[in-house]
Order: sequence, then structure tokens, then C-alpha cells
Amino acid sequence: MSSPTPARRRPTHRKGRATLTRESVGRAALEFLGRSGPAELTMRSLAADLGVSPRALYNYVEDRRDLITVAAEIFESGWRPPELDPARWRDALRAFCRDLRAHHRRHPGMTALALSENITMARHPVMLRNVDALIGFFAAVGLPLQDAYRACMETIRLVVGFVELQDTVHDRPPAHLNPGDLERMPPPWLSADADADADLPYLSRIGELEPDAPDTLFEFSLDVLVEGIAARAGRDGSS
Amino acid sequence: MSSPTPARRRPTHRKGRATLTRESVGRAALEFLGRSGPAELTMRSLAADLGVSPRALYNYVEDRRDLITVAAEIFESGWRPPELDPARWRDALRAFCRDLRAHHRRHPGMTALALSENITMARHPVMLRNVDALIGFFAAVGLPLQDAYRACMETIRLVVGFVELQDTVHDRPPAHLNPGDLERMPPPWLSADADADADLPYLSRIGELEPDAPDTLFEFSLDVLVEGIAARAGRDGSS
DNA sequence: ACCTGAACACCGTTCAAGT
DNA sequence: ACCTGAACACCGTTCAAGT
Repeated sequence: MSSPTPARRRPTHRKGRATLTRESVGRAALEFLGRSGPAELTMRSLAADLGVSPRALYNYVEDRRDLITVAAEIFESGWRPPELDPARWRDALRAFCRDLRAHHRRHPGMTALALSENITMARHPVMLRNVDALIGFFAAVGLPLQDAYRACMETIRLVVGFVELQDTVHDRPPAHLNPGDLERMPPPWLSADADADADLPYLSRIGELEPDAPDTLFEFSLDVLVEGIAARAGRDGSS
Repeated sequence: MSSPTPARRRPTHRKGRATLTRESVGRAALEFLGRSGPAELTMRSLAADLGVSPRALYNYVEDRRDLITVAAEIFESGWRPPELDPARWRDALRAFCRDLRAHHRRHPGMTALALSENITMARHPVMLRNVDALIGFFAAVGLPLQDAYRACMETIRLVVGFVELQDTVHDRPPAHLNPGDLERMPPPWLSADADADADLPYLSRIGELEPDAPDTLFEFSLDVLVEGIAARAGRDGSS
């Protein structure tokens, strides 16, 4: 039942370029975020990227905030979570979190941008279905409905918070730091001061160990989350 | 042993105003954040706030990034955590987290600003001592040193992430949303569509319940954290 | 030594035309 | 209908003077 070419339609090209749409502009913004950081995404740089004048973008989005809103919607609609099998709920939850983390890392700064512009996330129908599925999963694991909702929010917050607070500084380390200085504890600029070191017995000992990779830290976070929820559910599942 | 007025010293006032210092400028920036949001903190607005020209600030900080670094250091040095008694470790950890959350909420956007400017936090000696104490606390609870460090990072990340992802949107709701729409689940703009509602059985049922206050969500997060760590420690403490 | 005022290169956004 | 170019009000930052 595919319809043939309608009588009149919007021109699809102009000056050799595909015409812009609200969606294509938002998609371009999201791709831009995949390459550069959030600070580099400006109306002017995105316009240059698309080969148009800055003014042209305003024919499809109201303003910069609206542009980021569209990008956020496309970002949310672009993730399909792995299946959540309550029968092996620990592994299922871990896989869900790992996948969500990877999705966020693909578009660094998307969440930071949405936060700075006060954009409400989780508004896209696709993401709401994901949220609903996660709540249902926790309910099936044995949590009362209210707790299942809270566990869902906690799970998403843990993953997003990890990406924003841990991964982003790791994936794009500040230029003024030597690579590797980030995970060193205590920080090297402090260890130069022997007095300070003496006051930090635990950090000093940790400084002698191999620093944790972000993945190791993330798995520890998942351990805490999974066992914390298991305690709340009052049972331990089958895996 | 207080020294008398030295022969020459830096003038303390100029044109009726206290002279600026690197610290006073940073402190002013931090206070500014307590009143307004991070987007409002500009070199020009802060200069106007201090009654000087924008250029004057550059005599004390190198640039905007440096200004925020100073503000972050003052922010970190301005918190003294409650005592961490391993004998009643669950309550102690909860009190620690509640206090840290309150500290962050007092300066909304400080963390977001540090993240956007790629500023490494936890560099101030005072904060490093707090971190060291928290690691020692977890070690005393029964975690191996490596895990104690990870639990420390997880704890701080949980609190900071909660403030950034939950409290900030709550404390400064976006202007275009009706108050109360934020905690309503499913979102009202979706409930208008009956089809969508039918696809979201759990969110629909949650929408009929009283929405959680942020404090309730935070306590749930603490439940998960505490029990997750208890499982890792393999014992349950004394309280 | 520390400040001001003007200036430069950016940014988001709008206006008045062009085709 | 959709675009460009010039313009405005902002921003961070710097330069050349002032006192």
C-alpha cells in the first residue's frame, strides 16, 4: 500500500543540498555532539556544518533550546534496551545498565546540555516505554509498585550520573592534566607535599595500587545497585 | 603572638570598597551561584556585582575557567562532614550523604559549571581529608581497601548525581512547565493521548499515586546504597 | 599597582531584503 | 517558501591609557 508520488510535495533538494527539516537539523546537532563537545555546538557552527547561514536554522527550530530539545528527543528514541528477563534479573539489570551507559557515551554532553538548558528528558514515547518496561521488571522481581518506580529512577540516575561524572572527564580529559593523573589517588600535585600525604593514610596506600579502570568502577556500582535492590526485594532471584 | 601592623602592607581598601583578592573574587562567584544559576554567572555580571569593571577581575584570575576553579576550591573547603562512626555505620553513612547533598544544594550549578569547564574537583586538601576519612570508614566497616575506595567514590557520585539530576530541576523548575508537572508520571502531555497510556501500564498506575517528594527518592537511594554496601561487606553492623 | 574605556572576536537572535 | 547579509545585544578577553 505504498502511495505513489503525490501531486505536490515539499521539494527535497535545494541548491544541491537536501532541504532541512526539524528532524534533520536535530539529527545533525546530535551527530555534532558525537564528534565535538557540547561547548562547540553553537547555532553558527552547526549552520556552517550544514552549509547554510545561521538564520536558516530558525526556520525549523525556535531557538537554541528548541534545537537541543529536538536532539534530545532523537537521542532518546535511538536506544532500544536489551531484554529484561526477571528470571535472571541480576544479569539482565547489569546488561541493561551497560547498554544504557554505552548509549550515553556515544553522545557526550547530551545530558549536560539538556540539564544546562533545563530540558525535561524522558518525554519521548520510546523512552517512556523503556521506563515502563523497567518498572515492570522490578515489579516482577518482587518490589511493590512504588519501590519499582523508585528503583527504576535510581537505576537510570546511577548510569547517567556515572557517565556525566566519571566517563566524560575520562573520555575527554582536560588539556592541562597529564594523561593518567586522573585516576591516580592521591592526586600527584598533592603528593609533592609530604605533610599532606601524612594526613591521608588511606589515599596514600591506594596510590600504591593499580588505579581502577572506569569499567571496574562501573561494575562495582552495579554490584552495589543489584545487591541493594535484592535486599529491598527480600529475595535473591535465580542467577 | 599576633604580629603588629607591618611596615608596609597591601592596601585593604580602594575607593571605599575592599580591594579584591583572588579569594574574594572566587568567594563572590560562589555566592553569586547561591543566588542565581550558572548561566547568569558571567565575568561581566560578577564585575557589576562587585562594582568594578570586567577588566579588574583579570588582575586576580586568569580567565573564567580559573575563576570557577577558585570558586570550586572554596566550595570544597567549605564543608565539614558529620562524624563517621563505624559502630553505627548505616546511620552515619546516611547522615554523611544528607549533609553532602545539602551542601551541594546551597550552591546550585557549581558541579555543572566545574564539569562544563573540565575542572577536576576533590583537589582541595580539606576535601581530600574528607575523602580519606570516608575510605577509612568503609575499611572499618569491613571492606577491603580497594573496595573501600570504590564505595567512597560511589557514595559521592550518588549524592552529587542526585543533586544534579534530581534536585536542580526541582529547585529551579523550567519556566515552561506547570509546577507539579515534574513529578507526575506519566507526564501529562502524554496522558492526553489515550493510546500511549495504554502502552504504559505501570506508569499509568503510578500516575494515580501520590508523587514522591525528592527527599523520599533520596532516602530510597540511600537504602539501596547502604544495603548494597552491607552485602559487599558481608556483615550488617550494629545499627 | 590597580583601575577604566574602547576594542576585538565570538555568540544567539532578528530585520529587511533577495530568489 | 526559504534563503542571505547586515545588524543588535550580549559574552570573554585584550590593549592602551589613566590615577
